[in-house]
Amino acid sequence: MPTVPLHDWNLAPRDAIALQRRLAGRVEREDRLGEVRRLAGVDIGFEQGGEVTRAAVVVLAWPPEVDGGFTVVEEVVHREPTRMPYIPGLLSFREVPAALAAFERLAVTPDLVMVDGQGIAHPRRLGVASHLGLWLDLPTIGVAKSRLCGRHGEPGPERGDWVPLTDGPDDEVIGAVLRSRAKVKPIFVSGGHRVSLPTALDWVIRCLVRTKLPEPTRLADRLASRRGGAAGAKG
DNA sequence: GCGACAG
DNA sequence: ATCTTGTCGC
Repeated sequence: MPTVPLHDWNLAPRDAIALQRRLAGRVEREDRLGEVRRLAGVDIGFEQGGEVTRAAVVVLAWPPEVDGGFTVVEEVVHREPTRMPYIPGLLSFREVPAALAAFERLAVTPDLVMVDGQGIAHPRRLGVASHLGLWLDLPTIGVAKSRLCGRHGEPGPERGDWVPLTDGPDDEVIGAVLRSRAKVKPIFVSGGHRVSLPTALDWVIRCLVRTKLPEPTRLADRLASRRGGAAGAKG
């Protein structure tokens, strides 16, 4: 068991921030992932005006089929009462509890996880993807649809074009702004835990299928938002 | 004091 | 995040 709790819900903002500062030091920015056979995507949605939190995890097989289609290995949806409001910078305290509950119900353990949100591209370098990765003790990548912090230029127009996302007085590179699809607003990719930026970008690009979001996150997004094309949404 | 601000 | 119809384009 970790000496310092990885999270403690019901913390006042200033205490949550202090905890993030301590945990940020535990996040690994160098690659430390084994062979990837199971890729997971995680996302959180809300129901009933935000009263209910809905966590969705989708596990895909890697590599995809010859026709480019990904095989869904497992899906889990977990619902529980929402415990905290959304506060920029403290997103993990609102979403991670439900995500953990969903992972506990997973029969298979993924080798790499893509999370909807920032990884280290966070004011204190502990976005939701990093926090979840620390807790799960698994490699994670942050895939966000918009910027939380940092500076960047405009990435080129072609799919795969990207520019670095920097922050702080020393221009630290905290992520990348990636054109995941032509003519579409770019996404923000960053290492979560145990994944370097080059590797994070590599995996995200390899999971793009004519869409703006990589398959793991796209499918989890669908499930969490209830749109899920299929039925059997547990929870 | 004034903006910015993942989902 | 969520509330929401039709509409433009590959």
